[in-house]
Amino acid sequence: MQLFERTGKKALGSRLRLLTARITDDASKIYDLYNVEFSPKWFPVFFVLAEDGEKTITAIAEDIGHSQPSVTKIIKEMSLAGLVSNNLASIDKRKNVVGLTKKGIKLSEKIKVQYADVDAAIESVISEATHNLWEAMAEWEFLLEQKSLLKRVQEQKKLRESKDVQIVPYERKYKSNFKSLNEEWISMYFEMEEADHKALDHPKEYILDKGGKIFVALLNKEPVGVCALIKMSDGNYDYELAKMAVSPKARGKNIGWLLGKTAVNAAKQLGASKIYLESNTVLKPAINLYYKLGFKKISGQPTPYKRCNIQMELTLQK
Amino acid sequence: MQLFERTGKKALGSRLRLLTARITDDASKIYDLYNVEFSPKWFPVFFVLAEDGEKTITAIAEDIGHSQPSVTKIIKEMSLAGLVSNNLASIDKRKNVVGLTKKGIKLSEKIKVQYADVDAAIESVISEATHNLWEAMAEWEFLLEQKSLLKRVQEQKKLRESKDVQIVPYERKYKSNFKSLNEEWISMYFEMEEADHKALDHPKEYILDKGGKIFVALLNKEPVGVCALIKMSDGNYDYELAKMAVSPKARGKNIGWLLGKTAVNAAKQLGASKIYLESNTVLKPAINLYYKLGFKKISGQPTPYKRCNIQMELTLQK
DNA sequence: ATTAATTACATAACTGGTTATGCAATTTAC
DNA sequence: GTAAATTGCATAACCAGTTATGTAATTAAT
Repeated sequence: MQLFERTGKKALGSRLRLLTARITDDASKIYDLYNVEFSPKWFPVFFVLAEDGEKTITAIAEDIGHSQPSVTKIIKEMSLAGLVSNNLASIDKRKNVVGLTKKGIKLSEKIKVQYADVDAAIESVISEATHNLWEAMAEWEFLLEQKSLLKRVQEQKKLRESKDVQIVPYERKYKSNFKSLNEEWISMYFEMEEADHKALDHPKEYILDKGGKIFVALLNKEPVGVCALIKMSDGNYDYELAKMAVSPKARGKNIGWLLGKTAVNAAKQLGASKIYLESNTVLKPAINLYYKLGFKKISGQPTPYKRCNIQMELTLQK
Repeated sequence: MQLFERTGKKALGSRLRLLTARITDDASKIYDLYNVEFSPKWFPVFFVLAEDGEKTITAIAEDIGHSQPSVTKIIKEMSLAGLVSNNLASIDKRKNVVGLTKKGIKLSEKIKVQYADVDAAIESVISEATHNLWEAMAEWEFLLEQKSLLKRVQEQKKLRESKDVQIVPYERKYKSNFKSLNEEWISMYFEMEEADHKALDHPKEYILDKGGKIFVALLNKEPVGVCALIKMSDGNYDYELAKMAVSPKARGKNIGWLLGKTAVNAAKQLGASKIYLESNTVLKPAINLYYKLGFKKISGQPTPYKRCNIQMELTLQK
């Protein structure tokens, strides 16, 4: 198919569908060739019944990876064709135990020769090809089990978008963003406190002039995240990581991590050996991020914030 | 999927279907992830319109390998979504020329980023696998184009069945088979002649006793084909290949070829240097078989048969 | 010992494709 | 220049699967 050379691999689904149709079309003609009254879609059901004996509808569905209604339909058809018998004796009356009839068993013997021919024919194609389709499919099943295509695309998206994010030092023009981005999440989960107003209304006086730092994350030049490193006078800690905020519309682009990493690196640069932070366990993604940055839970530090119910620290390697 | 380890490659179709379903399921979730109102099945149509501009329904169907009604449906849906416009100006009023709307063109730009992510994700799976699914599919498309799976299975069947065929020398118990198998085809295409009756009613006297041979093809012990080597007194030829017959129910198993080859080998063994035969061009598969055995067309020999309109000979290498 | 939850299945309605068919527009044949 | 054949498309009916839903049978919970 010419088309797929032009589309590239994003058309994988379409290409698979076409190849599948082509092969199942031939499958039904192959049954005709051997004068067997058999529909290709019966194959998986027929196979497990011939191999394993009696089974319930749901058990068959699980074995062959179909939905239960699909098996119900197939069994109905095969029953009409006299290949299986339905509603066999069972203690549990909800269960519909199915098994091959004598005719079915006879067919399963007869059909073996046909299947050997089909196997050989498929083997012939595989041997003529340099890339093994059968093995490739087995690998794809395994790899997609590990991590679905959706998840892989999500990761690609995140990776690409995080490249569009720029972390820059605070400037006066970001003052209103610094406040509004923080106010957004604080008032969503808690309420603004005295200490918040001080820092957010006067970042220069309360953070920068005291030796702290503020970083701003830009997505296409637009500020979408902020984070501050506040100088601490406590003998134990050098800086507090605080006022971390990322706009909801820019979530999922790794921006929190980029801000955090930048702040930690800056602290290291400034000769710090220990960073402190406080947060609340309601903010699960934030806590998660702090763990990823290397922070460990501690307790016992005094705090001016009512909303603080978890404290963490990070020890920096020189 | 555990199942496919048990079934072997004959379940190729089922396995393909399952993998296809898995991938197209994810495809629609991927469009959601990028907030694009788009159905995966639109993709091939959208792609060719974006790349090539305006096209008729049938042209699109050919390009993407779908049926025409499928494209008609897709176009209807996309038109409702405002992505394509329908019934554009055309001199030929039967044609429905379709093109992207402004909205469609805008989407085709926007969607490029998404497709790049998808390509990268698929590439990541391919690079983790040792067998390349994409290339394998391309090869299968090519190889099945050359020779369909059905044809390959047919060949396997023929090969296997020809192994079940046994060619044995004539015995008295095959007398009635020798007659009936020949009578069957002769009276189907022509009518029985004087010379037929002589040879078929008295094979011993008219063929064997004069130094000729008769061979019988057995399929599961049952006689399904015959063929005679009749001693000729003509100075030019040693034997005539005649009375070749294969039962219609045993066609396609190479039996004619096996009988012919056996007869030719026997003649060689008996020291013959030239074999003669007569036939009729209506019997195309037979003529074809004689060519395959090495016979060449000649003319001018006298014949007792009305139905004879072609004569052939085979020169044997000592 | 009831009541609530769960399980096993059948049925209905939908989906993304197919083939079959009919009709109007166009082309070909004479 | 008309009749016959062909082309292009829409529509209908089907196919092999799916999800959603309802119901009877069984199991778990109090």
